[in-house]
Amino acid sequence: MIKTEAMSAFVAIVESGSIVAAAKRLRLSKSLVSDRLAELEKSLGVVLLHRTTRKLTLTEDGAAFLERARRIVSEIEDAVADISERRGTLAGPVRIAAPVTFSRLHLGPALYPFLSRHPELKLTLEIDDRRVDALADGYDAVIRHGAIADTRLIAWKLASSRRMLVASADYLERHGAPKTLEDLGSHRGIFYANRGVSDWRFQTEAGPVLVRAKPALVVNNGDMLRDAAIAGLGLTLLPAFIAGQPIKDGLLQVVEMDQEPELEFIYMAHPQGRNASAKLRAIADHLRKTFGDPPYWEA
Amino acid sequence: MIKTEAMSAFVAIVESGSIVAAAKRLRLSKSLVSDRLAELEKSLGVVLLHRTTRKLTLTEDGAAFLERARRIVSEIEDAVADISERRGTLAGPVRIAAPVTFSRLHLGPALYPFLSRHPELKLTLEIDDRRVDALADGYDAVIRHGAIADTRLIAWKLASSRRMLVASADYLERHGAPKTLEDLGSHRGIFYANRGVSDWRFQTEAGPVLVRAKPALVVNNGDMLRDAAIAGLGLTLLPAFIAGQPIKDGLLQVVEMDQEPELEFIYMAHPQGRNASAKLRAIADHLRKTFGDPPYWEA
DNA sequence: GATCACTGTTCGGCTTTTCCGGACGGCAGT
DNA sequence: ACTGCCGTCCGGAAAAGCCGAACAGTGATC
Repeated sequence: MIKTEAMSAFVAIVESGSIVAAAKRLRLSKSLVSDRLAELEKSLGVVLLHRTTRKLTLTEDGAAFLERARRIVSEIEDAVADISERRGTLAGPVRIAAPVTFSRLHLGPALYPFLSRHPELKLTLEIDDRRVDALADGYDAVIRHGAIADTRLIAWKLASSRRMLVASADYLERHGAPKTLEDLGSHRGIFYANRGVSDWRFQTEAGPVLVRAKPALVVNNGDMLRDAAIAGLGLTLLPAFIAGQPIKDGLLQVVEMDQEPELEFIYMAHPQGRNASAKLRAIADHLRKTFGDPPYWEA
Repeated sequence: MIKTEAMSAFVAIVESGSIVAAAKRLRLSKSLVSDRLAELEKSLGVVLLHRTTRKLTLTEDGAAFLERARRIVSEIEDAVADISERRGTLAGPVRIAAPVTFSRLHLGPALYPFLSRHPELKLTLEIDDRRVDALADGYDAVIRHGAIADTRLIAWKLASSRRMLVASADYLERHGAPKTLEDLGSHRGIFYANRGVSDWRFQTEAGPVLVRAKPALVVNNGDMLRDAAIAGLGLTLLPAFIAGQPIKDGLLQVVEMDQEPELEFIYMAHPQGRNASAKLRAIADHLRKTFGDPPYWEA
């Protein structure tokens, strides 16, 4: 009999366009994925994919089988999801990617009691600020701060995220506090960058505007952003979940302007239909409840 | 991921009512079937079947999963059948059960050229007059002479089968030839029996009637039926496919009566939906064509 | 009411499959 | 010609598949 692994390998290969991409998504070695495809073709007695090392193209048989295989795979996923639903307890593996600073400060503390309440849940957290490709890299979900471009994913809001312009008391004393967006041009700024530098976006009556200060530092890590601001390097735009504590401790001061920074959200995104499991929903619900609205770090 | 073998084992267990029956149908050891079920339950984290050594009962989860598993399994079968269809050549295993005498005289000779034309076909013929249970014993099809009682099977007619009352010239000389059904009561008869003795059924205006002669011999083998008639033991009712040659050779004579024996058919029956494959259809088509209508042995 | 036939599970063992990393050969674009 | 990738092939180690036999529990039977 034909195996489910072989079918899901086949649809993964077709959907991701190559064997190595499918292997990455499925977290298997490419040799295994190649073998599975070969085995499937052998047991069907048909060539599914015509392979030139540079490109894969479906044969007619392959296209016909793809349709059926896709439905079968998704029905299998539905079936196990249904059973998981019926069984009260959450169990099994979940892989989530999340950004560094938010995870350390809020995601982890929110998750730990949830995990000890569900001992059969096997959560793998991949902490990395790089924008991972949830689908290609085989994550069940990614948590991100800010909009998610990938239209193949569906995104759930976990919490709103107010951002605030901050600086050390020392810096403001030396350079004065800006009052308007125009003032910012003469200040030094500390910018977060991941792929390309991110500008500061403010809300105005005429819609959002981008403004910049003279870059004193560009860095791809939220903790260092905060630390640099505390060290008096310049202004920076920090989410409340980072800035909250140092403000309370008197290490940073909020700079009140005539305009508010644009509102952001923290999202959880997952591949469409792909196992939007009870597990994931429970985790999202728990996080929403724990964070609150407005989130506790903005209170 | 959940395996197809496990799902098909599960539906086989439910449908056949026990693990050993399922093992027989799937031609696997009962220990393996038991293991598969256990593994499936473990990977779903749910009890599918509540087991008391004497009886299996579906749990609610089991009933819910059964529905889905059944559909999945049948869709998988459809998918491979579809691919087999598209691929011109017939390939893979087929298991057919067939009766002894018919197989030796006609089925085998009809099949051999077909098999050499399809070298990738792996046919297993189980020659046995016992009425096997196609579904429970895991046959793809059974070939039978006469009606098939099992309503779970769907039956295709392969050929009509005229039967004739015959005896040796010697016997008829000694006892005279019967002319009417009433005459038969004073004759000796040779009967075919498999489970219980089979009567002779004749066609009349008032519908079919059962008649019997005094049993000289009851035997469950067509060849011996013929041989006993040739030896002059009595009258017997033989299908034309058996009686044809000895009549031609002058070893048996047809006894013409006022009524005709009931018409029978040779059937090929297979479990509903279960892989009513291109293979099976091709075999049936070939047999129908080879036998002809009326079949060559009645010409 | 003990026996008996039959069920499902467990165990030891052998074989086959699974799975990976690394090596290999082929394809396109610099 | 060189250089990235890509898909396949190739050991070898780990895991599973698979079976027969032995075991333990259940109902029906004598």
